[in-house]
Amino acid sequence: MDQSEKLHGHGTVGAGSRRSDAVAAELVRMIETGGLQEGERLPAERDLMQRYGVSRAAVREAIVSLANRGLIETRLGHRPIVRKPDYEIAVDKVGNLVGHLMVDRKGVWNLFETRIFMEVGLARWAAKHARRDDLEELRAALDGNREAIGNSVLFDETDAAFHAVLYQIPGNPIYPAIHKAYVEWLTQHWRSMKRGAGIDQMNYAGHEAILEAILARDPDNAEEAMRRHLVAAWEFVRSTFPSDN
Amino acid sequence: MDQSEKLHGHGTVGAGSRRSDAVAAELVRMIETGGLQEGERLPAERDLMQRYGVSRAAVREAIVSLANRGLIETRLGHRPIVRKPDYEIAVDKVGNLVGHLMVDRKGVWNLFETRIFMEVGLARWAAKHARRDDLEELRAALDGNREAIGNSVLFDETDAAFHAVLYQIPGNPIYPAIHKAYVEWLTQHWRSMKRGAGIDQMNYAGHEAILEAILARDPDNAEEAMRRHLVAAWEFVRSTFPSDN
DNA sequence: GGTGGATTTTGGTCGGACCATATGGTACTT
DNA sequence: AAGTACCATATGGTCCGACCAAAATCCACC
Repeated sequence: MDQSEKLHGHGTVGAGSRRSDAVAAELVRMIETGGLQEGERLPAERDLMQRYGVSRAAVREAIVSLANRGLIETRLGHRPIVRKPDYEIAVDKVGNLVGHLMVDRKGVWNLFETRIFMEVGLARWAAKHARRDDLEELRAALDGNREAIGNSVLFDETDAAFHAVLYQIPGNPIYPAIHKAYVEWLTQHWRSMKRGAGIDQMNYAGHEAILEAILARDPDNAEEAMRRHLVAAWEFVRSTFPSDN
Repeated sequence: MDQSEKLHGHGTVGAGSRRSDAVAAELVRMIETGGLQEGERLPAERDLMQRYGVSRAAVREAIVSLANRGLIETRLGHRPIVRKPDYEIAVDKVGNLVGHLMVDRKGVWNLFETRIFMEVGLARWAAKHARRDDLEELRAALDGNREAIGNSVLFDETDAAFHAVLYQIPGNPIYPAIHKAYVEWLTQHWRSMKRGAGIDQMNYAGHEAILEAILARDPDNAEEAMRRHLVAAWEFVRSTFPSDN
């Protein structure tokens, strides 16, 4: 079966499909079936344009499309490079959209609520299934967090790191990707927030309570500690919204 | 402040940025700031090309980009329509990437495991917070499910509907979007799966046990019932994979 | 006032041309 | 001989003008 000659016609399209979409689909197929390996370079635009019998514009639009989906990486003067998307990239791409959904407080709350849901579940999981080295990592992260009290920027980092350990315990690469996304999306909403010194202490205490419950292998307490911690955090995010209707 | 004249130069770009990206960013800004309302039509390509002083190709690539992100909807011969993305579209977009990550059994398992995690949490939530009408909806969904036993396609529908109710109970629009995504992603992997009549009965029994635990306001039992149900379901998905390494 | 065809709009495509950047080879310098 | 500056080539990025096809609009006609 020829894969050229299939898209010919010079501007005369029977169906309502775009040429660039057809080219894009063809390229995707080639990537998925392994014709193009990870890291390999895509054929040149002038190459593809001849191979598929379409104009360069069509090829370019197809390439733009693939690039937007994260399947390839384009640099100027460079042939596009095939990038098999991992979970982080996938979540990243959607993040771009989620930004539009967080314009009002309701949108941010919806997202934050899913975070509470996730982390409550993770806390339960950790309490039930965490291995010894997971617990050690948690403790190390907590120590780092305590030492960062007072240093806002460093505290936020160690804060995120502590939560990150929880996302990593189940061993499913999707969870860390989700955590990364949460941090990116929600950070903008409290980065602008000035806070007193007591806040760090409160947050640290929250982390401590969570770890204690996990160490005690008590899912219910871990859940409750996590929920309290995050609800308190939300109160601050919430306060950054002007109209408190 | 002028928003034209800002992208001029005929092929002479100082930085390594694409013209189309600049145009795309400008359009996004216009949509976000409310300059273009939901449902409104984007200016014509020939309009934008004059307004921003770029070629039509650049405008088109920008439009392709926005369309890929789900911010606009393009039809042939029609001006693009602004579509404020909702959570479903956002999750949908990422779904098309996730498809590439489910080529092997490990990828599918990772995804399925997050589903177990989600639904276990949702079962707990329902047991703790479901209101009376939520419970009635669950029972109605379960009844529909029971009546569909034996009719494979209808059973799958009512099966999904039963789980959908759980996703909808917390009242956060993100959860139903996630459920929709799960159904779309995972369905392909068991649609091809032939099954005996006993399977429906087993799955229905699972749903029944879940609902009973929820009605009894017993989160632990609800969790356990849900986990058993989904782990059993996984055994079937798993069996569809040829190489059982 | 409704209806159907002609006109206008508008997206989709093409082809050729030029510019900007990255790469690699070559000739020149040291 | 080694290093460097420079030029040719490959390749992506952009522009222009044109044409086609589908949708939208207008208008004459009934």
